[in-house]
Amino acid sequence: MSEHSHGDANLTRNQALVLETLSAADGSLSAYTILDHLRDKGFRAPLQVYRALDRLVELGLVHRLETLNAFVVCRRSDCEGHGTVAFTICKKCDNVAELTGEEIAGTLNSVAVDVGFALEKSTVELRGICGACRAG
Amino acid sequence: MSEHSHGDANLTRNQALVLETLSAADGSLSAYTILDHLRDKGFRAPLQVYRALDRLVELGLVHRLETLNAFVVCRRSDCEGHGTVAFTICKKCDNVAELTGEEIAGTLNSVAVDVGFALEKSTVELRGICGACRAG
DNA sequence: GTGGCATATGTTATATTATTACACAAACCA
DNA sequence: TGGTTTGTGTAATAATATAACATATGCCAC
Repeated sequence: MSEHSHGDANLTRNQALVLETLSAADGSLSAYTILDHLRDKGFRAPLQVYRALDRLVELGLVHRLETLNAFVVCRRSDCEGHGTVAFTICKKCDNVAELTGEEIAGTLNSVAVDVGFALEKSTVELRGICGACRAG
Repeated sequence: MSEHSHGDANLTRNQALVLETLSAADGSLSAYTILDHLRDKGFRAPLQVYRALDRLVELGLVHRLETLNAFVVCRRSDCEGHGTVAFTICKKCDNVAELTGEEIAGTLNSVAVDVGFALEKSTVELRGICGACRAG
């Protein structure tokens, strides 16, 4: 059985290591940062990280942040299989949060339909200051 | 006076050359592709392109596509000063279109407010198949 | 089991994208 | 004139990502 809520039971060793590294991290990590974290576990080449990340992203356990060229673990309980996701990325503390409402997905879909575009994948990343940083 | 609708009168030579290259292009171009196009105009180093692009993006004449690490010229008439922009990017023909409605910006703003996030910049890029490719 | 296949891995090399650092030149203006 | 800002040119390097190839491992049909 898995010790995580994410069902990483079927993950390979490399995939599990990368997922653990991302889970332990505060915010997002670049592939090369992950590589550095895993050198003492035997990782030697970027490809080991990228291959694991590819699979984890495919499974929905990890998301790629295009504006940062970095990766975050999915913090949602039902992370497998959810479709459109938006992220907030704090400029001050680097915190990354997932926005889950249907509003964004709905709006994007409706706008896409309006222009005759067959939408397959949305990338939505919002830069700004998070609530905690604004308050603190 | 400018020969373009974009008011590139105040652009430097390098900026104008980069903008012309992007304007002449079908879809988006990477910085290094632009560099190759401009070698016979004297361009020798990536930095010449990146510096021009930085300024053009700042002016709103060019947009950066995060999912492609590439750049497109802004096709809107009022391209200077418009805020949130969303793009559709066709997987088949690589066509890039700007979505201009207020709906997306409105939704993103309202969702950000809901979670206490001070939104500064939105990145919205939609991958799929454009109308022309679906029809053809 | 054995052979074949799909999947995962390890490793080297390389491609692609972006920035740092430093020297020089032109425009502007006090 | 001198100083400042802005742009430029160039070389070097950093950061991100993939290609190519060899080997291993698990699975399943036979």
